[in-house]
Amino acid sequence: MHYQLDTLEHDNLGSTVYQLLCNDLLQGRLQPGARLKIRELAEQLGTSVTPVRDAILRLVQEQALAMQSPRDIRVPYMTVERYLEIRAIRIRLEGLAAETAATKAQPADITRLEEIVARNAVAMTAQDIALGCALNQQFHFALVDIAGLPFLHGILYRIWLQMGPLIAAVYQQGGSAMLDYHYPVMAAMRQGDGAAAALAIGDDILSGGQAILLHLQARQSAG
Amino acid sequence: MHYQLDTLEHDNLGSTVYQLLCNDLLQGRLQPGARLKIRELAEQLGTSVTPVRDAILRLVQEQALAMQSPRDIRVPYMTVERYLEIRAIRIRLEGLAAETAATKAQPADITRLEEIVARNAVAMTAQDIALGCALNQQFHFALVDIAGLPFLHGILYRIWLQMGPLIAAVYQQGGSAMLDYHYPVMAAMRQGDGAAAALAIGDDILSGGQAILLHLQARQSAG
DNA sequence: AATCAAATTATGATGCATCATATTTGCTGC
DNA sequence: GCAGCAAATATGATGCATCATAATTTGATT
Repeated sequence: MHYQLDTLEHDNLGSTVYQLLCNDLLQGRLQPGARLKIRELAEQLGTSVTPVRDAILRLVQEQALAMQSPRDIRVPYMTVERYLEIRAIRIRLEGLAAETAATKAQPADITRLEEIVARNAVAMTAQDIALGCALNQQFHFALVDIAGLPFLHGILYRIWLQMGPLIAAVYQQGGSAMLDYHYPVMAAMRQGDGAAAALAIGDDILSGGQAILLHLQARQSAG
Repeated sequence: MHYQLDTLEHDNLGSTVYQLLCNDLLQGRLQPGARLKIRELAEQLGTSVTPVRDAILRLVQEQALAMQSPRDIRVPYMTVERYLEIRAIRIRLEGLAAETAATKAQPADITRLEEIVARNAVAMTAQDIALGCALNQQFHFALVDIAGLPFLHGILYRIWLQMGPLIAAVYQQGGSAMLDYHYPVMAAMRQGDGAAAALAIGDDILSGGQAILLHLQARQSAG
């Protein structure tokens, strides 16, 4: 894994490292069980340990990373119980986002969503799983942005941070029913039907995530 | 404000300082607009700046504190827009908690809730606003715990962290309709009626929080 | 060759020195 | 007396030395 800090510019180094690690989690470059070492990362990034420690502590706090023992920082494994809880929360929160977005969407917003869906369809036929995952995520967060709920965006971002390693791990094994459930959402959005949009995004989370749940249950019963 | 670290024991100093600052926010000892200085806090606590910096960065990240300029860390003011967004999120999430809690509550759980409500009634008649706020918070989080949703607990804790300074500021001016709306929640809990519990907690958040919204609107129009 | 203990190494925690810069203070000259 | 610039101060950011301890290696003993 290679990094380069020069291009990105943020308020402070710690935030930059934080963003880098977030992207690694969301895009599956950090797999569940992977261990992170502060000094090692600092050397790779060409900084001191301080900003790296800042970033890692922030991720540990929001449980995107876990300190198994005081000296052992790892990407945590998802449990079935945790996934079910996260799923219930997502249905409520992303339902709120979809409902609000449907009632506030401008034509330009609809167009933007359609573009994401269209590009996702292309990625699926091209078997580009990584791009498909990224566009799936873009779709969900576009709804939050159209709804104009920045605080909700932050909450959901932290939730997705925990699902990132899992989703990447599952979908690299094949599943691709990620896109189908977005079409009913689009239909509801075009009609400005908030209740229908909320139901559709709930169905996406439940049905589209079925593969994830099966994967977790298989792993947990196997050990 | 005086602190003492000796009694509490955590995994590391940064977490201890974090918890102290959280309590200060939740109990209104840190008012909106208050400025925090790393060195000053470190001296008060008898530690170096490192753990204090850790704690403050964590709070800044979750927006319980805000860095207005690179050298200026303050307790942020709530805006009306932000409060309305948080309120909508709370109705969804605390509704989920109440619904789940109502279907899972054991007799001992009901008793525990009744005790909190009873002590809150005593605090109200005694005009003890601080205790009333604390018990109000305990009631809401007891629902989450009874529901057995630890991940949701973390999300809601961070949300309450942002409301803490505001609630304390409003209720110190008098309002005390904080408790009335808990009785319908209790009624639904006793009947194991999840849907009714969710509606009742939503009503508590909307109606019980009316004073907060009025306070914010008055401040925002005044400047 | 196996085992256990001592030494070494690895690693996060903590403290602190220094830097860069924003703010405040104070002096100089008009 | 006031405008404006300079020095001093304050403060978060960064780097790094050191500490405590857990993991690993090594080596002596049986």
